[in-house]
Amino acid sequence: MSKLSSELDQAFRAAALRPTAQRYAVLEFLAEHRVHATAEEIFDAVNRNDPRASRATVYNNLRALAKAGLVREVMSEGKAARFDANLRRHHHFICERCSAVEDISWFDLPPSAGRAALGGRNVTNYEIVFRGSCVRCRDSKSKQGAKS
Amino acid sequence: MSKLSSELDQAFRAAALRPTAQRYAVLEFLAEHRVHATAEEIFDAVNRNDPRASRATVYNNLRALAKAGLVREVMSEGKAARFDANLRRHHHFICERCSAVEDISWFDLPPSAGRAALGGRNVTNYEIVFRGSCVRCRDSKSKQGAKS
DNA sequence: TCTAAATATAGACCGTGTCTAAATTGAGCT
DNA sequence: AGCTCAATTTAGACACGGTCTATATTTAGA
Ligand SMILES: [Mn+2]
Ligand SMILES: [Mn+2]
Ligand SMILES: [Zn+2]
Ligand SMILES: [Zn+2]
Repeated sequence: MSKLSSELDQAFRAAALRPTAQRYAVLEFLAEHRVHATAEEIFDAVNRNDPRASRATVYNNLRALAKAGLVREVMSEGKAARFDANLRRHHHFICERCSAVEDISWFDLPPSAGRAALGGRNVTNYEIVFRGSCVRCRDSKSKQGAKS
Repeated sequence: MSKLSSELDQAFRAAALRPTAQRYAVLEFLAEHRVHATAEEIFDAVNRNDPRASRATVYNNLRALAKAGLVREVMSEGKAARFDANLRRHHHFICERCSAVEDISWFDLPPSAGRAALGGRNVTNYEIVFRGSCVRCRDSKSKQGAKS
């Protein structure tokens, strides 16, 4: 029993979610590939190995996992939602050339920042979204962004 | 000739976009209603008065205006894209109860912030997305968020 | 006024995501 | 192991946001 698999099992138990093979495969993919995958990418990946999962099941599980807090839906540029199994608080970087979404480890805003600008709003959370060129794209001249 | 209309005309001329009635109506709506409207909301608003514009035209113009830099597509929660005619650099606040998207006037991150966390990435821009309750929702007890 | 390029339009089409209804599976019980 | 029932899976229909195509109209400019 691998470390990951026992961690996932425990997460399922804590969330009162049955550890089905399909659900396991979805969460495992997100845990192992921290690239903020879309539902379609997860669907493809899961169906490359066994067990297979239908499109509906991938969506169902992403919703269930999100509700249970084991996965987050992250804001993204395109129309397709992206999912994140990194539960630690963090910022994001979006590469404008290859569209990669990368994690930026957390740091707080200085406590005074934006105090006036925020007016009477009750802020419970925030995130910084950085944009620019990722390391691979920065080093390549191509117009298309570095390839995978 | 109103101040707004001459400003818009000038913007069109500078962007080498023909000032058609439909295009004018789309940009005018965004300039006057700074609520980060969706394409559908703009379509509805424009078709309440003259001139009318087809759905395709609204989308075409939003793309053209975005390419010309007269409008920005802003990240949003739902599946529908939201557009912003506020060209000044600013942050955003998203109300988690009523889904309103509000502008937060710009302030810089302290220059040292996140230096290490950003690694070798070439950051050309950033934005802070705050979440919580807007002023209207903060004051109301309702589960649904304050009404429009 | 004449012409060429830009724009507008209706409707087909596509990708992303949700829903429905029926089949399967899993957990608790005996 | 069998029984039972709720959770889950599944295929396919459906809904929505958005794009594309083909054609008609408008605009800028000569
Ligand atoms: Mn992330
Ligand atoms: Mn804005
Ligand atoms: Zn990149
Ligand atoms: Zn609100």
